[in-house]
Amino acid sequence: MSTNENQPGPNFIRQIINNDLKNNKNDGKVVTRFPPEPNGYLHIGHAKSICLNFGIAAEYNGRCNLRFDDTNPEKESDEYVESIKRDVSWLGFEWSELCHASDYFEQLYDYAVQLIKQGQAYVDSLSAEEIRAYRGTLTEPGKESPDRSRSIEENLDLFQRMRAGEFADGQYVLRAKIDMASPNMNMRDPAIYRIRRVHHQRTGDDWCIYPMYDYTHCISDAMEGITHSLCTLEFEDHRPLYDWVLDEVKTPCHPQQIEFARLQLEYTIVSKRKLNQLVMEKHVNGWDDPRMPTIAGLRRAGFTPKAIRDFCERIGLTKQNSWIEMGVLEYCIREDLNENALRAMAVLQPLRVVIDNYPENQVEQLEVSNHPQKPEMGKRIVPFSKVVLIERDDFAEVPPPKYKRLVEGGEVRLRGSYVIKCNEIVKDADGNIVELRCSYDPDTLGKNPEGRKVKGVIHWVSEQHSHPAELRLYNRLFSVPNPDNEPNFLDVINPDSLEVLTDCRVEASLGTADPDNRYQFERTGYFCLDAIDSAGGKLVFNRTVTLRDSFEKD
RNA sequence: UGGGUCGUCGCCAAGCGGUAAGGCACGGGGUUUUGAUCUCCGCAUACCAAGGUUCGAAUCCUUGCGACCCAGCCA
Repeated sequence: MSTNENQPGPNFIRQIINNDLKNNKNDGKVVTRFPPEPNGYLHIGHAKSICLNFGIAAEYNGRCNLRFDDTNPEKESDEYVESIKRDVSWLGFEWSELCHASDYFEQLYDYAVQLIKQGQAYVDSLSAEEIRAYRGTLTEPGKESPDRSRSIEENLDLFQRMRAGEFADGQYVLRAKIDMASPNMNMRDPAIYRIRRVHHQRTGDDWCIYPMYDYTHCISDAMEGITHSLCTLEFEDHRPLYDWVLDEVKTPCHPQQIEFARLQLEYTIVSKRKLNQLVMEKHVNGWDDPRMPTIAGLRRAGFTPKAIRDFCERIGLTKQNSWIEMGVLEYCIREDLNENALRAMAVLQPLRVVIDNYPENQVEQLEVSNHPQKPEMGKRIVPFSKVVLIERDDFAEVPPPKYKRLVEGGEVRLRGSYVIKCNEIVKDADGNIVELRCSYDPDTLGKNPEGRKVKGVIHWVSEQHSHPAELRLYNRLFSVPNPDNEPNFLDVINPDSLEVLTDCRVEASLGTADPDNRYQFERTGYFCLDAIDSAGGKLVFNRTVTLRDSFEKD
């Protein structure tokens, strides 16, 4: 049993916080935030950040805000806002406050005016291309813009008129006056406001100028009293700017930005652009396609919040760029589902078995436990009759070495039922096996046969009592560990990422399967009812993950 | 080649000068009416490399080497 959720290991961020607490920094408070931009669906990489920020806050009796970093209305929408709130809640977290960077637009504007007054920001009329050219390169310093020496009065006037909508989009930009020769590109007079006549999902048309990330994020953190601003490694170079802004506008508090390595999971991509492309070009069936690494996709596939949280704790937290193997995620979901999923039987590719010595119209209501190790999970009734269906794979005319399922003349246990023996193979004109004629040993219900041992146990359903169902077998979406490395990631989409089986039969009890339940279809994997596509009485199950399989095949 | 960051087992990851935790994966044994679960055992004389300091170095110093990030009016 996992103790991970209860006894988290040490990591460098917890060490920093412990140290801050020891020195009574921030009056012993811990306040974090999860700051997504509402321009896409949350994915497994965000889950790492969510678990970190909300987890840290909970652990230290602190607070964690959900803050939408909504400073670029061109890409943002309310649909994303809603999906993000849903996903964070589903993962099991409650935000202390729901915030928006757009709530701070007025304050942000005032601080910008202050910077101008301090001679630390100026309105630049250079075009985007010119600014790029003036910025210099990684090894050469940049050149100062001619507008850098504009007077404070003129800057104030121009910035006020930018806000008033007197200029065209892109005509002017407000820049911080820092150092065009800085070896850190972010400090070469970064733009902090641009003119953009775009309708904002929250502020409507109130603004035609929008603040940039670097300027907005640190001030938003300060306004919320964030103590530890956790972000990913690529923002390391931005920290001097983060600190510069807060120092210069003189916010009442100064949060500490700490960077950690983002999650990289083998066989998946998390680029919003590419995820969007998969959806738009219909390589998958929507943002919640079970093959997607989105929270919505994982949810629809049958993943549990607990398993995802456990995963995020297990993978650790460092500043090292690293790749997590799929096996870790699979282990986490199997661990949870093994413990909590109800057992049931489903036959994916049915093979008819007629039990010749079983009475024609007899039906036995067998009682089978819902979990072999947890009697408290109860029992269910599984009807048994003369004709049952077994998995085609569980019979072999020419068995491979070590095969312990059904063979001609051999015996096998029908799980929770009797031992049967295969007496005859019935084939059609083309030589395909159409059914097996078997006999059962009436003295093997709930006990082992006398004088011989039957090693194999296979699953089955009663033909007349089972329900037809569609099973969707999902596999990894990509066939290489790092699709981002490919010239075109679409070329490495796994052609077998989805296998739809339409002739499956599931046991009687699954006729009333609950979409909130998780099931282990014994010997085949963990499944859940697809609530959306099962509407109208059809039974559609999604495979969350296979069972571990240590049977070595050649 | 300017700046920033990082190198401990196949993959993660502890370690913070006192003689290499743990997890996943993998290999093997046992239990089992799921080839599942459970359980037991094995799995780095060695920490990117080379020097140095020290009674003692993965931990300190020096010099190399390798990887990642940065030149959006994106976040």
